Amino acid sequence: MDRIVIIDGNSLVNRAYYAIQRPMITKDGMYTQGIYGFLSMLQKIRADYSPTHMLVAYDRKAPTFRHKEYTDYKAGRKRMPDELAMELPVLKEILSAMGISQYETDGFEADDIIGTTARMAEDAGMECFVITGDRDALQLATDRTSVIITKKGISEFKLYDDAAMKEEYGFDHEQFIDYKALRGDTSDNIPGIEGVGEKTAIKLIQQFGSLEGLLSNVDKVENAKLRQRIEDGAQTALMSKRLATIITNVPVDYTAEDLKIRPADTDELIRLYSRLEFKTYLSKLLKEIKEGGGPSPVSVQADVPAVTIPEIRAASESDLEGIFASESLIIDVLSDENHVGGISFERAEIMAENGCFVIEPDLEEAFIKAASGRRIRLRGFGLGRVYFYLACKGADIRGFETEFDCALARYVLSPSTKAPGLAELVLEVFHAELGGGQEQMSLFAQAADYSQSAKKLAYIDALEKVQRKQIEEEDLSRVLYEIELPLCKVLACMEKEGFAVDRERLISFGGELKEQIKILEKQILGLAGEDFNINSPQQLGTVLFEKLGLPAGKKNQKGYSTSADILEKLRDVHPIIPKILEYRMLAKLNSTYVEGMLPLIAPDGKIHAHFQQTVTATGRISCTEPNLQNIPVRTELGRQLRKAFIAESPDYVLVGADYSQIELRVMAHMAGDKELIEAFSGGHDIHRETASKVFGVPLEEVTPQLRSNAKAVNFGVIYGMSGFGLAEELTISRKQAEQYIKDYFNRFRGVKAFMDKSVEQAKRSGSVRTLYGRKRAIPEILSGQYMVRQLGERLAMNSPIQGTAADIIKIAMIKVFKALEEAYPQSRMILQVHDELIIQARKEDSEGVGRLLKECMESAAELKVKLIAEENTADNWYDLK
DNA sequence: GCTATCACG
DNA sequence: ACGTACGTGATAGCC
Repeated sequence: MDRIVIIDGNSLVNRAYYAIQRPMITKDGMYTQGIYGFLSMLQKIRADYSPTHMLVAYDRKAPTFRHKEYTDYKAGRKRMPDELAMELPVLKEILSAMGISQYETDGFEADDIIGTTARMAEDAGMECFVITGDRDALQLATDRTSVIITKKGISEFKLYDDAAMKEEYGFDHEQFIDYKALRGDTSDNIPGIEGVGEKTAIKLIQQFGSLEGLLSNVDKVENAKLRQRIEDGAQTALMSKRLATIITNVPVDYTAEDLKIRPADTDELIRLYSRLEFKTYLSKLLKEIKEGGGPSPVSVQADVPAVTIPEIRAASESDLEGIFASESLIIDVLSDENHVGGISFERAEIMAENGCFVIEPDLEEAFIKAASGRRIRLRGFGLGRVYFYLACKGADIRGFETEFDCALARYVLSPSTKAPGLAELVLEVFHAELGGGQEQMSLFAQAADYSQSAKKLAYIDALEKVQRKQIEEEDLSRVLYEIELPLCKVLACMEKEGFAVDRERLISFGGELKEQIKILEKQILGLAGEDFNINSPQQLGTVLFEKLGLPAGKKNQKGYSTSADILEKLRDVHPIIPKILEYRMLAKLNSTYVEGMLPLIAPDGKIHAHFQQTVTATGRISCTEPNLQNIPVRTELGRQLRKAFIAESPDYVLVGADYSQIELRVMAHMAGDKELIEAFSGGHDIHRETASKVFGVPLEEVTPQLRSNAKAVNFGVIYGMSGFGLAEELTISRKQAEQYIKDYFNRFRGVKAFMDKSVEQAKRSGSVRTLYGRKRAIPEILSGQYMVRQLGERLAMNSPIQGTAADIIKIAMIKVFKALEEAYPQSRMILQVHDELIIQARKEDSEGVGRLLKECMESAAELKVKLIAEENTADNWYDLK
């Protein structure tokens, strides 16, 4: 049987737009989240119902007969935001290219078109599905038409047929109109009868069957007050009914059969998906075309070079010399990354001056030997993994440097979008399928077929050409060539080196925690008077705020918030609160830092965390499996964990240094603020200096309280603070907080000007930059939504500062790495924590290494304020303070 | 897979 | 009238 899906276009695109939280925007500033969400929903709908026919209906701006009957119809309804309105024409183009019919007409709403079409389809013998976010459409449900209402996000729907209507409301679809006429609808501004809400309306309909039935038997309503209201509101209710009734005989110019889905115009779809940067849809489409054996699509981008696939063969031992005699080569190593001691080698793929080769496992040893000790420049995608592999296998890679890395280039070009894999990047740049990946091939065929490897190498080569130009055009050369490319080997070596851990110490610490957790759990359950899971915020919320009746603070989607800042305010209200806070702390320490860490200790007794170079929007590096950048330090108990992080043997010590107030110093420099530069020049406590200047008291009279407030203000400035945020942080009134900010900016005029300039720059160019030119796009700043726009302003203020500090420590790392290699080859950098570097040094090197570290960090940048790094030596991380 | 919470700079 | 500090990653609970 033919099946038709009829969609309320406006309703669904609205849902889609709001369901996708983060703004989606293309490089040229086109908003796309509405279209993207709509297509996701459409995809699911098509998969679920396999329609043969389809129609998308839209509202028009022109007033309908409903407005003529009732001028306030839909008054007060929020207008579609501009960003979404500009997406609609493009969505229509896509649907049209998909062969899906669309209709809109003056004087009627999408609902009326839908109702009309649904009846036409029923008459034509089709099975009918109506998709919308608007419950009004429920009146269209029949035994042949189901109404599907969007529920949450972009993938949850609920289907209503006759039975489901009965179950939820206790009456059928026709009575739904009467129900709405009684209770009204605030979103459409339909009045209904005053004082009649959902519950009463349902009861009345169930009792009297219809609005007319109710009006003619109104004397049977027992509640006198209600009866009076019904009598008074009879006319309004009848009008409401007319407004709420969907028209099913709109004059349309098509038949149900005309709505058959037509073959898609794939070339047009490719063009549209590319323009919108919809990579997954593009990839899926290309795959479908290929599988369907259809004609291969026309090339959609003329300005990318043609990619020719080179000859390739298995390398023999005699090829290796020629390969590594090259000045530069493209390389990838395919391996399973297990632990440092044992990486399984699958094969290496190389484009060298003497040709393209695949290195098979039997040549692995010869390959490493040939590579070791060379002076050579590497090009590739994700070379960090290649360095890591070679370093783990003991190759001497001191003479290796990174000539180009497509993954890093992509990151620098677009740091706030998710890092693509090679295939995704090829799709993004060339609109071509790299293939390979999951395709199943017999082992034999795979071993003999190197065409995939050749294709990969060719595309890496071609990508480099395109990206070099893009980097040049975007003025990102300095960040890529002087910072990210040299850094990638440094990070790989840090990962290979690892951080030694005292496993026994960690285990015994965990034992103590578990003991204490058990005691606390008993006490908490006792105080609560019932058994529940303390780890479940939901259950905890119920116990605290319902059972014990404590005053609830903020709410979240699921009910009450039980976060630490809320509980902290209740600390003295009930003895259970401090116990819960302590329980939470211990549970966190044990589960994340003890139980979570233990399985990550490698056979060499060290933790080899991964340093991610293409994750953060600001230019910082991130750290995973485990995250060594968030090991506790603020509470004494948590800090104890650091005693388990040690030098690998008594021959070694840890040497660490951290920048003092690097972000504030960077801000002073970038803003060129005289007062702030002066405040730093004395070399005294900056928060104290700030307090003195902002609160107008002499330095000696700054109390700890004033200093602490000034500290919060200093942080606030860096974050692009709001009065609310500062008030929350300091638990003071918003008015007070706003006064602080005013006082601050009054004193530090240069900072104020800098912040204004950053916001201005973001608005004008759509992006901001660090001192070294690292760029971050801020599409949020143009949003029509106030909240999002505010976020954009804060990002514009914060990113240049956080990003410049990130640039500086990266430069320092490159210097430290080189200097250690030359002067103290047995001492190696093992960790970076944003403003802090840790080296494991030979004991006899420790003094020299300390001086070297401090010197490299302080000389990494010449700013208008001096950079200060404070250096320490100890044999565990705890004592490195 | 999403949400809440909490660890760090 | 709205509802906020910037950047990350890991775990547990819940669907």
